[in-house]
Amino acid sequence: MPRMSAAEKQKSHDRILDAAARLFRERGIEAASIADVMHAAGLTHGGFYKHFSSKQALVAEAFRHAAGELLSGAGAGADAGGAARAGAQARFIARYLSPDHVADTGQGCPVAALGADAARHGGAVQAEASRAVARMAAFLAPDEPDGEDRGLALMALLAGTVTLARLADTPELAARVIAAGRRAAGILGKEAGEDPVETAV
Amino acid sequence: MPRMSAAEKQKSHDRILDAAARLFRERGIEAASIADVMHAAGLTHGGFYKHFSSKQALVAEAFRHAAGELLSGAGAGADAGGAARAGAQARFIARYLSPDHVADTGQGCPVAALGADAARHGGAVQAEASRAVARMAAFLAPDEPDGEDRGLALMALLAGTVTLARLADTPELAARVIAAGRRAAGILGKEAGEDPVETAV
DNA sequence: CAATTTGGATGATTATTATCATCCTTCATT
DNA sequence: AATGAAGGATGATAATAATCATCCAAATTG
Repeated sequence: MPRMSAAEKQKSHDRILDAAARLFRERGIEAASIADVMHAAGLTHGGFYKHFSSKQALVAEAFRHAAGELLSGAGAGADAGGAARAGAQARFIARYLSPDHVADTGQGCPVAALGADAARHGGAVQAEASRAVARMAAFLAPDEPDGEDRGLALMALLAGTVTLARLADTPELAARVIAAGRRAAGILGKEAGEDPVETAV
Repeated sequence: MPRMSAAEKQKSHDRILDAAARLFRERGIEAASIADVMHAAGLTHGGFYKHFSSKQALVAEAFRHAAGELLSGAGAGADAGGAARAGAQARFIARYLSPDHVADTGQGCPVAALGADAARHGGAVQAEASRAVARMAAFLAPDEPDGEDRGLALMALLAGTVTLARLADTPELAARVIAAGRRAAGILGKEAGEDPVETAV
């Protein structure tokens, strides 16, 4: 229909990105088509290439978008040190290892939802995924000598726990997976000097 | 061409299953077509439905097949108790968290390669994945009161670590992820009374 | 206000897909 | 040897995919 202002175009762009980030996480990269994404954004498929050069480019941007939202959402106090930082980390972990996060794949962590897929896609998609992991691990890292590695292990535990919980056949198994993941995160945190999950409650 | 004996048909069936288990892990479920699988098994696409009722059925069986191979491969001493069991667990963990496993997606753990996909597919695929997780967690569980939950958390850490390592953009990051995962597995094991990774070396 | 630009829609194209119908060939059985 | 059963090949079908060419209408620019 219309030619829209630059601000309107940006709005369309953001709607496409939001829809893509949600659909890719919900259905997987291959199972969500460009037409699906555009329809979810309230547009038709043909205009897509006015916004993105290819589906791969969209996937990469959508991954970055999702990771950014996840980190900014829980990032209050992240830059601080000491107790404020530990509190932000604990809150992040508590929310990550929650039934809500397990149920809401479409709005959840893209690493848990698309990590294995991104590893196969290579190129820009894998690059964005790798960057997201590095940023999340840095956020989770305690103020310690080998804090970065501790953050990586924590990140692996979080993503793995949510993936297994989503896999679970029964709500009981899913709940047990989450509880076990929380306890393990507490142990890993305690070894680092404090217990992120317990102190969050 | 031929009409083959029952044993020959079983051979074809197994070849299809092997090829499927490998291709699905390597490329993902959607990206590996039935024609690809049959071609990799040395057959043409048309005969597929003489062996499996649908692609979903093949995926489910292939997942079970892959999980079975993984567990039987490292299962020597799994049924025993005490030191023999702990040794089998430690060897499993050491092999799981190795660069070889990270590199060889096609022969590796199906939970790490296809877990997120299986959660989305639902039905028989998810059921097989869930059963695989339960079996692997039971194998990893220490002889303790809350050993089962410990096994689940360990399984989550293992799968998450391999996924992140495969995601990693650079070999350096991948190596750091594996090292961090190994250390974390050691910590979780120590809390359970022993250190599975260290005692494996 | 006229001209140009450009988001977005419509529709085509080419490729690939899962699934199935049909046929051929050979093994097992009589 | 003749017959029937069935594994596998060939080819068709129908749906869906990503990508692109073309067109339309409005908004910005002059």
